[in-house]
Amino acid sequence: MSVTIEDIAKEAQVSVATVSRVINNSKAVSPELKKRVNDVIQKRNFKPNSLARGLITNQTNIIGIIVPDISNPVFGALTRGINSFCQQKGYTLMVCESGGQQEKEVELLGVLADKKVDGVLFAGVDVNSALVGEMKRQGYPIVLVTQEASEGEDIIHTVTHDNVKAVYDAVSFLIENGHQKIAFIGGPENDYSSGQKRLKGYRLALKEHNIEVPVSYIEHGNFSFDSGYDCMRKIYEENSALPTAVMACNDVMAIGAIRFLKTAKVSVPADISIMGFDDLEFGKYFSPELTTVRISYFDEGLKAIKTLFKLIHHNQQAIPKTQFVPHKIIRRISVRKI
Amino acid sequence: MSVTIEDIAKEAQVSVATVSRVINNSKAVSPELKKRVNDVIQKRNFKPNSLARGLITNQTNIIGIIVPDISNPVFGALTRGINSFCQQKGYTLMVCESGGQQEKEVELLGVLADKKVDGVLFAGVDVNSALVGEMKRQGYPIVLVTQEASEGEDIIHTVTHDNVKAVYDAVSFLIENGHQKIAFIGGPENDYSSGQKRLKGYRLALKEHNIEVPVSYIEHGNFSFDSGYDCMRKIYEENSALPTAVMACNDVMAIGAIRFLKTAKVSVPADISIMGFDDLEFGKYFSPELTTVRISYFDEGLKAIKTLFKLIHHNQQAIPKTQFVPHKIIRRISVRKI
DNA sequence: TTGTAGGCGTTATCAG
DNA sequence: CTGATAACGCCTACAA
Repeated sequence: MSVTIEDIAKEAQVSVATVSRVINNSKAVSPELKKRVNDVIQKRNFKPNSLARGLITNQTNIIGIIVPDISNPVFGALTRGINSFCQQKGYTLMVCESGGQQEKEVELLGVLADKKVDGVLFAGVDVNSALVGEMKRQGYPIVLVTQEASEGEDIIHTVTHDNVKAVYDAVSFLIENGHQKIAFIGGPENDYSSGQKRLKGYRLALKEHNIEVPVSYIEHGNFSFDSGYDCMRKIYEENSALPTAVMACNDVMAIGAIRFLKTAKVSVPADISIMGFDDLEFGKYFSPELTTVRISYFDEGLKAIKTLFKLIHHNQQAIPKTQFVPHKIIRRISVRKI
Repeated sequence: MSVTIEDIAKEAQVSVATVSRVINNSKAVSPELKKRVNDVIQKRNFKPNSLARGLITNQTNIIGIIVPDISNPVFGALTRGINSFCQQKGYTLMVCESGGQQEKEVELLGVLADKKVDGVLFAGVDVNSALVGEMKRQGYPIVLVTQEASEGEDIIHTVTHDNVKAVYDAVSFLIENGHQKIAFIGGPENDYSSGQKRLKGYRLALKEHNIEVPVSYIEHGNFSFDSGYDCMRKIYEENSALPTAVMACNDVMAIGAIRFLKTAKVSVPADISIMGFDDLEFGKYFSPELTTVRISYFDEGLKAIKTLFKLIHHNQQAIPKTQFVPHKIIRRISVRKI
């Protein structure tokens, strides 16, 4: 058994209440008693039991986070951003993985409630009404990161990046560089933020420049290398008029696409330019180095946790329902001017 | 306030003890009462407060893990392996990042004690006597993952891969493929497991084949792309007799090395073969695809958490102090036979 | 098989 | 400023 507040009180010859006060700095305690208590605490290496404490204060200093897959660099960076803030605030992070499965997500929402976390950060794929309902009935504040709710975007606080605008900017960049025949390798169609929204940004940019494109220019992958490869292959095979540029909706698919082109003896960027998305670290290790749109997932995590803290501490100032972290086009080699 | 065991008891017209019994299946309860209680629990969506429970049972079903950086794919995979097991056992994971700083590591060890975790998994860099001492004085079981303690390897249970043997095998593989002039790009010299041990494996293999190598063939990086690049540059510049192969101690440095060689117009693998270490996912996306030694960090995490569970539950069977996860040479393109 | 009551380690509310 | 003492929500002897 570890040492309790009572042991300290006894040894310092004061009441437990006094000990509690010096621990929490909650009320004035005479300097001499304070010193006496602190000395004993020091000596006995006393640490208050956070369970007992949580039981009564109703807060645990634990933040929960639900991500599809922690080994995915995107969520790794996100988590690191979150953690950096938590650590400095004396909070600790409970990480849960959903595998992207909705029922698992629901379950985890409950698990975190069990653990009495003070709040949770949720990074899912499709935040639909079922999920939103589940979130509402938990007792804790929650903020979405990385994607907005498909079921009405003003229901839950969310921190993400502007997917429409980001892809719009990326495609505009391609257009500015002389490209007109621009193909698109997107995410799953049921992925609200990273799928549908990015497609929307693509369409918007084309429309604005009165560019029309055959349907065979648009393919949907699942963000994996292989799917990028396959999508590129389809585009290649189904179009006699090849595109001069491809907007791939993440770096991994972009690299898969480049790989296919390499096997097809199509040179990047000489023949076809490729634009990625995310700006993962290894994008610049490749050759050709990947031109891409950078999303700082670290910053996104940071902003999300800050928002969650405001919610937790009932910060008065109005908190916008959805906040964006800026994106940025990173010019490297895989896109060229024509 | 959420619903308590007392509310349930009242509504089901039984005592709290009975409710507790059906929750925990701890003692026989007549079927009818059981049903009545369960119905109410269901209806009221009751979840026992894990703080209160932990306070008395002295266990939280929380496992702590300390890693240098969660956004590093190696620790991401490790964590995923750990989490996969925890989830199925109803445990939850608390992730802490140390940034590789020793004082932070010590602090985190304490934080996790505060949180009353049932055990912790520790992935550090240099587990020296100070750290070991700190570990011993915490109340929880602990197992090292990824590297052994530099301060005596039989002090703390550890699950890792055999760094000496792995590099020994990799270098032997190079030798079998006709290479004799083999350079080495290693980790930091103060890194016990991933630095010193891998170097040892390299030396062992060379010695066994009576191969001597100039000191200028050996460089120490820090596992980053840039350091791989720099080390390769030094080797290139300081040796008129270039090596025909280089053993890089992780994939990222291997890729950095390849990048340098590309700028120096040295072809891989035609002129120089490169061997990596880790087998990160993106190693096979590169060209040339990386030949490397695969360590399954997922499996390593899994084995570590299983070991920790044995410790936690005082499993009788003897648990070996240090366990290895197998490694495997993955033949791809970056190494060729000469 | 069921219920009563004490206690886990803190904090918070009162008096003093 | 300090000290009893009642919660917090649950588990577990002990009794019935």
